Amino acid sequence: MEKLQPVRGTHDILPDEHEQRRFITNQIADLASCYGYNEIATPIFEFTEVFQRTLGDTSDIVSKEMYTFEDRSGESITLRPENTAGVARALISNGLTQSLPLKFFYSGPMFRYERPQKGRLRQFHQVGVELLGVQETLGDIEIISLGAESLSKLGLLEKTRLEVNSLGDKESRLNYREALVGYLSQHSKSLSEDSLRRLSSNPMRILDSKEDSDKEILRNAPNISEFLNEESASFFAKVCAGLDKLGIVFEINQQLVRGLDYYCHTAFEFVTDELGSQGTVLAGGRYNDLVEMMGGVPTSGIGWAAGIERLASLTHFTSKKQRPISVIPIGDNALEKMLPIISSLRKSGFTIDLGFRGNLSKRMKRANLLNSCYAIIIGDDEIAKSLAVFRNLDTGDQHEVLLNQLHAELTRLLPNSGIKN
RNA sequence: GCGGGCGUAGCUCAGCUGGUUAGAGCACCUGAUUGUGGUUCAGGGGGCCGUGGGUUCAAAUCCCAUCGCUCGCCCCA
Repeated sequence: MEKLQPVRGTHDILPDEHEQRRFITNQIADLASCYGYNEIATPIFEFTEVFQRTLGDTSDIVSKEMYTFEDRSGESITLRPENTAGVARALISNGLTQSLPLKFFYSGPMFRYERPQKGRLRQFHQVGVELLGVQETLGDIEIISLGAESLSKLGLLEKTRLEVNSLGDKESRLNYREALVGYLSQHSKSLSEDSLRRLSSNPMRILDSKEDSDKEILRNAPNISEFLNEESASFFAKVCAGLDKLGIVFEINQQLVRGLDYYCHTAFEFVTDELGSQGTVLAGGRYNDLVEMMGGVPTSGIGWAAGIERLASLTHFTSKKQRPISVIPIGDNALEKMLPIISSLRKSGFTIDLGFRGNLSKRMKRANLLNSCYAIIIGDDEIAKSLAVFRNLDTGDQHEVLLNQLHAELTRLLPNSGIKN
C-alpha cells in the first residue's frame, strides 16, 4: 500500500494505450472468427490443482511463478498463469466433449509471479486459440496458419521467424529422454547448476539452456528427430509439408522445448529479436493428453497464445477514433435548446463533446485540445433565427446552418460517421 | 531467487568535487481576448529532492539501510 502505486508488475492501461490493445485483440478475434473460432471466457482463477496437475510440478510456472492463495473457505485458488488448462477444464465441466471438434478464441489477463522486465509483467494479457478434438495434422496446420496470419494482419510477420519442432508421442519422448539423460550424465561435471538440477526433474528443458557450457555439451547431444517413432515422424513430416503448401516459412529447431508438461508432437514459436530476451511473441503446440490428465475422456488439442503487451510494443499504432464535434452553447437558453439536438446526434452515431463549462473562448480551447473537426456554436442571436454557427476547425471557415439541417450537414461532411447498421 | 542502473514539479530532465529562498523545457491555471481555438506576449500555481538513519557548523549533493522503478539472468506470452 505504499504511495498508492499499483502492485509490482501490474499497470494501469490508460485510454490511448487501451485503444491500441483493443485494436490488436479485435484484429485477431476477427481473423479467428473467419477460421470458425468462437470466443470463450473462463474464470481468471481456478482451483490450484487445475494448473498443478497439468502444467507439471517441475515447470517453472508451477514451481515458482503461480499466484496462489487460500480463499475464505480454505480452498487453494490460483490466478490463471495461462488459459489452456482453463479451457480444457471448461470442456470437461460443461460436457462439451459431446460436440467435438470445437474451436475457441479467448483474450484476457494472465498472472505470473516473476520479476518484471521488458516485455514481462505479473499481470499480462494474452489472446489465444484452442482447437479441440482434432488429431489430424490438418489441425496443426490450421492453428499455425492462423498464428502466422494474425501476425501478418498486424504487420509483424516480417519481424518474426517461425520455429517448429516435434516432441513426438509419449513413446518417442520417453526413448529420447532416456538417451538424453544417458548422454548428459556423462557430462554432469560440466553442466550448469540449473541444468544439473533438471537432469533428474525435467531433462528436456536443458535443451534450451543459454549457458555456454551447456550449449557446448548439447552440440553433440542426441537429437529428438532420431528418436521419433514412425508414427510421430510421419505426423511431423505431414505438418511441415502442409506449412510448405501454404507458403508459411519456418525453420526446424530441435532445441525447441515448450516449458509445460502437457505438450506433445508439434511445438512452435514465433520469435522476434526486437524485444530483448523476451523474444517469444506467439507460441503454442499440441496437447493430446491434457484433457485426459484432468480426468476427461481422451481429447486431442492444439493451440497457441500471444502476449498482447509484446504485440503492442512491436506495433506502431495511430488512433482510429472519430474526431469529435464540439457543441458550444453560449448561455442557458442555448444549452437548453441544444441538449435534445445533441442527444439526437449522438443516437445517430456522431461523436459530440459538450465542454461542461466555460465561456466561448475556453470551450474553443477545449475543442482544439480534443482535436475536434467542427465546432457548432449557438447563442441568443442564433436561437432567434433557429440556426447555429458551424465552424471548420481546420480551416477556420464558418457558416450558418439551420438547426433542423444540422444532422444533414454532418452526414454530408462526415459520411463515415454515424451508426453503421 | 540472483546481478547492474536509476529515484529532484503532472512529464522529460539539469543541479550532486557539500554552502543563501532547488532550476529549465513541456503541460496546467489566469490575463491580453466578457461571441471564436491553434500562434504570440505577460503573469501564476505547483517540490517532505522516494523513505529512514548516519557524517557535518551545514546534505538534493557524502555514507549505510530500506522501499520503489528499470534493465539483465533463470524462464516464459
